[in-house]
Amino acid sequence: MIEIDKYSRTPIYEQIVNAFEQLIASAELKANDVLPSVRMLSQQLSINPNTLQKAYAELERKGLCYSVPGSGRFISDDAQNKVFGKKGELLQELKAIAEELRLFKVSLEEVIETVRAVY
Amino acid sequence: MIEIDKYSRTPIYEQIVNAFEQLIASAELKANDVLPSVRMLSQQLSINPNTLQKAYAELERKGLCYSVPGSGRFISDDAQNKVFGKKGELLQELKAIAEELRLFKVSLEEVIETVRAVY
Amino acid sequence: MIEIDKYSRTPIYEQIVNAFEQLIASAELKANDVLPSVRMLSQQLSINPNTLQKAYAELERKGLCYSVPGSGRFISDDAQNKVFGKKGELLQELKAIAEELRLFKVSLEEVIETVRAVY
Amino acid sequence: MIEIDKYSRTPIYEQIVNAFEQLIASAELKANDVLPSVRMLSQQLSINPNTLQKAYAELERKGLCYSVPGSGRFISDDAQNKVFGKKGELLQELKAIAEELRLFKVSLEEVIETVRAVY
DNA sequence: GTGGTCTAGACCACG
DNA sequence: GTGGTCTAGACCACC
Repeated sequence: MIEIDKYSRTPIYEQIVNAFEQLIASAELKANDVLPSVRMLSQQLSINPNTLQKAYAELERKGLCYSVPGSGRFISDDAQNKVFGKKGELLQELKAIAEELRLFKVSLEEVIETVRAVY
Repeated sequence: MIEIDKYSRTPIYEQIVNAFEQLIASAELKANDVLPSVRMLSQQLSINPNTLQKAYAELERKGLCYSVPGSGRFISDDAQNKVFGKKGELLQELKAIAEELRLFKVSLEEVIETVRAVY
Repeated sequence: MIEIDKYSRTPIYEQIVNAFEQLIASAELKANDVLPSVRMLSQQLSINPNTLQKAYAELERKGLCYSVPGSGRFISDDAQNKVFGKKGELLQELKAIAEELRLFKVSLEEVIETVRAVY
Repeated sequence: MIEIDKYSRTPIYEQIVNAFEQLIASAELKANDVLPSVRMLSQQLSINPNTLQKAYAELERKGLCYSVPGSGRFISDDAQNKVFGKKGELLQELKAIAEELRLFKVSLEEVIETVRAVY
């Protein structure tokens, strides 16, 4: 369900946040779905529970989930709306990369072709 | 000539490496051109000489320049060839972003339009 | 475990790199063994943490170890294979010295005797 | 006659000193032979005259040559004797290399064979 | 003037 | 606790 690269430069907790945002975006996680418990998921991913805790706290801060003490943690009603705010950031990154590619004199055609290949 | 964002997440020394790679790619720096001295450029960018030293060491490691102690630092003969190896990495990044955008259900048209705007 | 000569012409960080390469070569350090932390070892050798950091970065660059930020630094799986590539370099140096000795009209017997004394 | 590697880690002036020591050792330069003038040789090697000056000063300091103002610079009578003092240093280096090779588990036979190939 | 190395000490993010 | 980065300032050898 979620894959972690321990050796990546992007922090583990951020990888987790990204993963959940994608799951929400692709509607694999819907409003009021329950998230895996910290203990279970941290064990399953063999990461430090503190790290997962931090990821969940971040998701909460972003309003993508809420916790019900003694019961669990659930996806917010408006999670999917909020997560699409990330679209802008991604497009921003896309522009940055495209800008660099232009400086490296890569043709527009080649760039578009590369993008099209993914879709 | 070079602009540094002190608060960026990417380390200063890496920003500098990228900047020089671009200057080489765009042929603003050619083989055997002399690079600005450590002291001068570090002062001009108001960063620590050590930080710049680290950036220059990295460029050297990549074979993009060579240093002649007591004399200066110069662009390698084959710097431009080497730097174009970076094109592949950038296209790789592009694919990763495009992949994410697809997961966020951004239409292919919108992505291409964004790219085209940069060129 | 490691000995540093502060006054040697070869930089401290390079002495450290060499020391670790030998420890790997002699299998005193094996794959996935943890390296001493920057703080601890720098204190023990009474050198600056930055200097040790530089040595460790070099080992990493050579693919002899990898770091997991917040966790530690570990010997690579294929470290021992890589380090044996150094054998060739050493034999190269040996030839250079022998060549010089020949120019100085040192007899082959004396050279061989000197070598044999070390083994 | 003399070859310089501008990019070597050993300083240029030291390369020159070494070169002359070898020429003396191999008797290509004998007592009272004249050395090339600073201006001529520095031009021929396309190095800075100051650098050559420093090399000559070093040779003089070692008693391998003497200068006669207005006339030139000449090899000392006992230059060849003195230069053979370097034999000890070279044997020292040889031992250091052999020691390292032993740590890298290179067999004595292979080491001796490598040495023999040079002679 | 140049590059190379080192020390001392600080701050940050991560686990 | 860990590694990563940065600053400030020093010293050296070399050209």
